[in-house]
Amino acid sequence: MKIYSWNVAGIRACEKKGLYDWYLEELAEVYCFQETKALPEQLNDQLVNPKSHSAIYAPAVKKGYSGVSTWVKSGIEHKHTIGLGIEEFDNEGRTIITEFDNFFLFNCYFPNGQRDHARVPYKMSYCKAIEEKAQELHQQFKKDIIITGDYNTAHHPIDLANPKTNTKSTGFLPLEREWMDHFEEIGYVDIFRHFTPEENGHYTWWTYRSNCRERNIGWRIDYFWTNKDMLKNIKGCSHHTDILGSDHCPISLELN
DNA sequence: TTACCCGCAAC
DNA sequence: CCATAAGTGC
DNA sequence: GTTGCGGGTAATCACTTATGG
Repeated sequence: MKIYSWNVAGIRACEKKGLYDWYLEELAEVYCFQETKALPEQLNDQLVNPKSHSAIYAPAVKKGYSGVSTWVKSGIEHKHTIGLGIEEFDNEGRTIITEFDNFFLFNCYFPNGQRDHARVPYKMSYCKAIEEKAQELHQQFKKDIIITGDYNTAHHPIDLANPKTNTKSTGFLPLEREWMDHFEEIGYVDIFRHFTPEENGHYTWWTYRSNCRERNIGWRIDYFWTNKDMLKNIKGCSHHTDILGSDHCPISLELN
């Protein structure tokens, strides 16, 4: 089973740049998209009813802003929950939780802290809410947990090209990084880093400015995290840096 | 966000 | 219909 | 001298909605 996650930075624009063709080539079991920036009624039919999948959308109340969508291949038993049951987060279309036979899949768009750090507290409370929901579902249903999406945080200096000049930028603030430390301490694993330890230059986002993607000046802010016990079922995790269409690249997780 | 320039300290 | 401005991203 | 770091400023790309004519 293969799961993709991709921050598309506007699913309509990304469609024009080949998202649906890429989907048809892959036809993986699951796709998690973030920053769809659209209401379902604004979309072409193929994005609402993709050929081989059922798609669910969690748009933000505010038009053209945020939003996530999860696509599951026809025939795979599953059940969706939109949002966390917390209004301030659900208003912004940040979360879809999908339950499968053996695990829960969280598709998350973690908030941006904003340049002036105004939304850092909001971001931190979203982190906490996701963490609590994951623990709750894990303990209640005894199923594994996969949390993917755009975390908007680089964990360690090797996770971004310019760690020194960004210690005061949201995405690499001590507070944001500490939450990831904590998340690790309570038993969750950053899957890409697990398979590719201590190797720098692996990013999932590059600013459009200054040809940063070509020069690989980027950040690793999109992840798959799972509970530790799930590791034995995981074959690998990849970054698909050759897939264009957004300022993020798709990432994938392969399960047994 | 990165790129660039400036001043200052360290060697 | 096209051009432009403004908000957001980070 | 030159190297390196910190601080400050300048210039930057794209998606979306709304507005104007």
